[in-house]
Amino acid sequence: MTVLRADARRNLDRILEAAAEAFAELGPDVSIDEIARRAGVGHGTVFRRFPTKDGLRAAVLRMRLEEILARANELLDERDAGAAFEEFVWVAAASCRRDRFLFEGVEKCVFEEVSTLKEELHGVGDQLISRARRAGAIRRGIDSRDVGALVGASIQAAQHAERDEDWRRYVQVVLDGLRARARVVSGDTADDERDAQHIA
Amino acid sequence: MTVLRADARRNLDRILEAAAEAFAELGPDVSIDEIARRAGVGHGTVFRRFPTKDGLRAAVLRMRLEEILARANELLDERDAGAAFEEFVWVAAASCRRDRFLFEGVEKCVFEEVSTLKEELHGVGDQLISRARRAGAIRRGIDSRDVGALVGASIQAAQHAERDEDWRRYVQVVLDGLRARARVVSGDTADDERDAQHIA
DNA sequence: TCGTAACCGGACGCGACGGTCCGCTTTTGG
DNA sequence: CCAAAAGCGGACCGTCGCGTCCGGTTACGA
Repeated sequence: MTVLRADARRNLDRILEAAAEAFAELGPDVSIDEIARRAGVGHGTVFRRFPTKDGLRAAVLRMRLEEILARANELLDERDAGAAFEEFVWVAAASCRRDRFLFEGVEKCVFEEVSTLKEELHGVGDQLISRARRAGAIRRGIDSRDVGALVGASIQAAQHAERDEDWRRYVQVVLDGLRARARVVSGDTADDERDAQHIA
Repeated sequence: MTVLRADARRNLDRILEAAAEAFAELGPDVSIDEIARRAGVGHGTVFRRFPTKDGLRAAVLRMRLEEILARANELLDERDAGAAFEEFVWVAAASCRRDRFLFEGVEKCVFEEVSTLKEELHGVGDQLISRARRAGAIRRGIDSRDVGALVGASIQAAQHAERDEDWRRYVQVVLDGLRARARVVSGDTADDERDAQHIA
């Protein structure tokens, strides 16, 4: 008995699908009842598959993060380092846009699995950033965490915006800001030091 | 009986103080019980003063927004339009930083009074932006709402950052992005049109 | 000092939510 | 076709937060 019974498998799929949809639409705090309702199952069924709500979050996050990670890895082979970085940002931004909960969810979810994926993604992100910096395409003192935070923030900012396309302008503003030569700001020295470690 | 009884007055002050502190510390969703506990009163007392939680939010928001508004009005007299705008951004950012709930709270609170203040603030903000744009200090296609969203979101993003000073770098990135010459992006034309209305 | 009106705060009601449990149904394999 | 295993889902529990209410208390004016 290694494989799920047919009906169980079907329900599991429906739960994951409904969860992804509900999270994307209502944020990472949707009630399990809502998800169960959308999936057309009792909420007990959801809890049997995912003993805790965080587990369900993790399962959905895992799918999304792996998509982004795959794309990021492809971009490492791109010739133009600056263009690769920009594309990476747009991919991440589009994902955050599609799933409103992605950004908040990653912060909120404490599952080991998700943390690992997050680290992995940051690793690739930092490589893309290092390449772009060496190519002179972006400022110093910025790492993958910063970019993630800024992009996530832009998307969140556009969430309450009246027009649906505002997020593109916001991301563009951030991209332009990242491209700008860094001014001397308090704390910049420390940034550069931390930055150097990433390159090494 | 036009004036509050002495003990009532005292309790009201303590409630407002505790609420501001609790909101700033734990966000706009703190329980009334927590606020009452901090104020050293029963939570029934809080509800008598502010029949709904939103009312309490509004009272605290009002204080904060009026501070920012006053500062913004002063900045309208500043010679250097670009510097005035930057200072405005830093003032708003610092406020959002101090009171974590400020940004989220304004979005969440639906009180008439707060909406009015928000509109007023956007009005002054748009003036500052128009002046700065005419001075060539910032790009086109940006209004006060955009700036508010971007700055507020940056601060929120820096909230989970490991280092406490990251928010300054993030705001700086956004400022640099706003200064950059606008590229041709989809939707930019529409932005300019909307922008023109604000100038008029 | 004393009566009263204002005020206090804890007990209570209510609904939402996460999570558990168990009697009933469906699938599966022989 | 049948029995046992696997799975289902709704009833149920504890908790928490908002908002109400009323019996006791306190400040204020005469």
